[in-house]
Amino acid sequence: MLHDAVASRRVSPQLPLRFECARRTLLEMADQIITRFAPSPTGYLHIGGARTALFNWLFARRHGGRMLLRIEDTDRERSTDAAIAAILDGLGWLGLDWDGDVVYQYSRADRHRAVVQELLERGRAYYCYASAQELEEMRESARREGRPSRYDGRWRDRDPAAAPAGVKPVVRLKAPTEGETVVEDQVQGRVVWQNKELDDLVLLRSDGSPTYMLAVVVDDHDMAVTHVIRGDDHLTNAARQRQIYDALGWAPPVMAHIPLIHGPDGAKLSKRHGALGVEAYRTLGYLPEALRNYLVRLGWSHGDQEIFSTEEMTAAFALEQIGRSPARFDFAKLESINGHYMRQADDARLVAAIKTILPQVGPDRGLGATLDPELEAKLLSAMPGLKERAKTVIELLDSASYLYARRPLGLDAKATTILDDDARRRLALVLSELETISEWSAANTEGAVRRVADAAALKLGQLAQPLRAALTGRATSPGLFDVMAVLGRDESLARVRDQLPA
RNA sequence: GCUCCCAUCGUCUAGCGGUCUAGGACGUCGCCCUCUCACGGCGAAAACAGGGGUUCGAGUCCCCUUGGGAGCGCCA
Repeated sequence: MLHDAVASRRVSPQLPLRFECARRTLLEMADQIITRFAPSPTGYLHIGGARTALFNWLFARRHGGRMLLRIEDTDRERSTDAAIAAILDGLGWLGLDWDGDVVYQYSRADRHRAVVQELLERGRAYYCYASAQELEEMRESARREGRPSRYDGRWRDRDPAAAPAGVKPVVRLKAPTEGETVVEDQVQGRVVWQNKELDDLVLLRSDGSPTYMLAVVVDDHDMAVTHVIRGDDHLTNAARQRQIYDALGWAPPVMAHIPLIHGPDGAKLSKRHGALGVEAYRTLGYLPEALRNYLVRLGWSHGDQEIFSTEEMTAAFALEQIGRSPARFDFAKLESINGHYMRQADDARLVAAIKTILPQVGPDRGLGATLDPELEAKLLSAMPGLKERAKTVIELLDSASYLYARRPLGLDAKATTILDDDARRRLALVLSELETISEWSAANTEGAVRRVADAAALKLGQLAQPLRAALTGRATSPGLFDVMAVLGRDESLARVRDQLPA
């Protein structure tokens, strides 16, 4: 059953009444801006959808308006509860909230049918009995002759009495055949179609269910949506929807079709490079505020500014500044921005971020799905040094491996190179000095190491690198003395002893 | 094939006829800082797709070409 997972959010199917109320309120509020995000629950919330949601959210907030959420689940075959849950979860993680209850498009089917009935009665729509095979032939011959492939309107003015027996008809819009259909788009500008290029689209399927094209128009109208901001893959739909608005005598909302996001290679985003669900970005170690900041700059700009707090982007966001050309998704820049937000993030917050993705990424690293309290405490105290050099939460976790590594430590290639015989002999010198320390602190270990360096006429680095290798098993780490402080006296000394000359 | 949209450094973009010898950011490459790596600082290489117009003047306006993209379903 669809919707069980989110049944509590479900809206009653008897909507007309409720929407009448909404519209009355709209009149009272005069200039209230209402946007909507309308994903179809056939998969996760992908990155393009996330940006569309973000733009709608920003625009509504910018103008003190509301952003509504509508699940376009009229495709009963492909809509799933899991997808709905993933979309809601993704929006939540990104911090994008919506106003009012979630509207499920399918629940509004009766209203959609009623609207079509009205169109039928007013002669703006008609029954069409053309078979799938006829339609296919039309398309083929049109393409063959270099004409636009479209329905030829053969039932447009035909007497319904001529209907073949036993065939359930669809209902088509009686679209204008002359003149032009114009969409004044806030991003794309004025876009014009010759009506002869557009055919009579299907409003109601032969099983009586409403099509997307019809449902969108009716719902946007009933929900009193003032601004439709969506991907420009809908630009041609906008023309057909405009025709429906016209037939209904309704004023269309303001349209803004934003360019799509492409993969790094310029092709359409695929699962291989970026069309991941937003929850995948969470497991990849990105922070939601970083993803938002990255996304908002894809297509939209505000002078030379790159970093925007939520307040800043809300205050500055404007449709006029949205570009018309598609952008490519660039992980390098996302990482850079993520690094920026990581450095700024609260230490405890980052530990929490690690904990949330641990079930997915912990096992691969020899960690469980949860953090034991001792390690959590170490992570927290090492965090200032750790977050300074990590670009993702994953890097954070990996760079902290010395905190959860077991003795004797395995050395990576560079650490092995560092710990040659000379280095190990120097380690012995340092060890004896470190052992004399009574109060184990970063300041005191640093003092000890520097004393040894002075006495032996060595550069600090000649002692620090072997120590680092011994303590962390790697050639890079946070500040050495911070590492020792977090590790504690016993563990630190033991790790050094492990690497002494045989 | 048809319709529509797009075109400034590798990438995201600023530029809304003269202030452009085209600015910023990411990435790349140097140098500095330095116990490593990051961070930070300084510097470098790097773009107006091509061709026609319009104009005193074009990255900015128009047209064409080329190259991308989207749509063309009883999917959304």
